[in-house]
Amino acid sequence: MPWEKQFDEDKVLDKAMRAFWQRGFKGTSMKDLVAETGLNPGSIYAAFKDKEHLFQLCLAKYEQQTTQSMGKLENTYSPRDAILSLFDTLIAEVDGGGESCGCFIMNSVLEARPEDDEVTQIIQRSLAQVETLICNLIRKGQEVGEIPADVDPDQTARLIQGLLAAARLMARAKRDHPFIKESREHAENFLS
Amino acid sequence: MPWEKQFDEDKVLDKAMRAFWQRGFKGTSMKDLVAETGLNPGSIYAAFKDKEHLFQLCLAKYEQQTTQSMGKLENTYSPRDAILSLFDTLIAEVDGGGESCGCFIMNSVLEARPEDDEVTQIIQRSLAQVETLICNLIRKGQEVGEIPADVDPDQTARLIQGLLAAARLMARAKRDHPFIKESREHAENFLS
DNA sequence: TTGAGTATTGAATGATCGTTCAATATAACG
DNA sequence: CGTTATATTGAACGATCATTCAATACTCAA
Repeated sequence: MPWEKQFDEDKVLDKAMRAFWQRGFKGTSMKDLVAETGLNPGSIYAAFKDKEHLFQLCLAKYEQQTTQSMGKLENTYSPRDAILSLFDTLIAEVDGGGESCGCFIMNSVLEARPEDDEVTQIIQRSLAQVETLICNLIRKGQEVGEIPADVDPDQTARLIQGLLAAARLMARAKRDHPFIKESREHAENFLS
Repeated sequence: MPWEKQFDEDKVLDKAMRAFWQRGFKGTSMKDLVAETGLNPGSIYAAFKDKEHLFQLCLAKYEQQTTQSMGKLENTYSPRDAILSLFDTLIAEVDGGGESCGCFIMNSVLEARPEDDEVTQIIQRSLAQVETLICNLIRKGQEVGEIPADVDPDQTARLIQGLLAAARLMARAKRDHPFIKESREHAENFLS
């Protein structure tokens, strides 16, 4: 019988994801992917069809990863703190000196052409999913009495999502932009 | 004596700007620029040095254009309405069905590599400039009594700028995303 | 009218892009 | 051990990339 794959498909996907995340689809060449995954071109094409499809897989993986890690927050923090921790993570990133490459999904928004249906769908699905997760956290916070009952969960979820997106964008433009830390304070205000 | 240029350098710059604005630096090939400006490769290189430099000129032109048009708002609207009109323009864009390509500067944030000093500088300068313009509008609004005196002009200016950036990002992801219109309402709240 | 000087032209350049494929290596089965 | 089936290899492909440059077109001063 055949020969088993020599590489861990998931680890390779992870390395490719990081590359696309940092430099985007067009900014990441097949040569880059070959260098960073350690695979040969042929192996990549055998395993992932082509660059476009590999990119979509990475985007989907990121979506899944994000959903998972937000689910974990729900178990380690109170609802309100879980939301604020999203900002804290970003703040810690920029304070740590490491380059923040923002949100892979949001980065892809600007690069994706409108006619690119597959990517557009993943993006819209991810946005909706994160919005829902935040919304549920707000609702839970309201049940616990941690968040005022008069805040509109849906609208506020979108506002938090928007603030976070903006903060990550600013972080990329200027690591120490005041808005990054201010965005957390704003979020705090919206939830009290 | 020599032969005068056959093309209007400023119009060509404008067409190139539109191309880079829509599709980004990497997404716009020299072939595209040749097609859309009507110039030949050689003429482009003679006039603008190379693609990178042309891009920087476009970015600078956009910065200047933005500053100018925001200056005009100051004369046609009250300070508070001038700020809100920034959101109205975006809302009108997406309602009109036309594709909104966001803010050229913000789009470039994600594509620019950190070591690209020239582009990074233009971006940071533009961000600071717009922030200042909004800040001044807020201060004027406070003098007129249109905006409460207890809002922090600097911090609120950054918040408005962030909201607008997020709204434009969302517009690109989903033309009818609720956040686009909500961002205007939020801005209204922050200014009352 | 002519010569000097510059703008324009667009084919050609080498580099890099994404992708393919014939050759080779490996592992399980008979 | 030999056969079979699949994985891996990496050189090579055509397309496209940004860029160049010799040839040509043009204007103006002389």
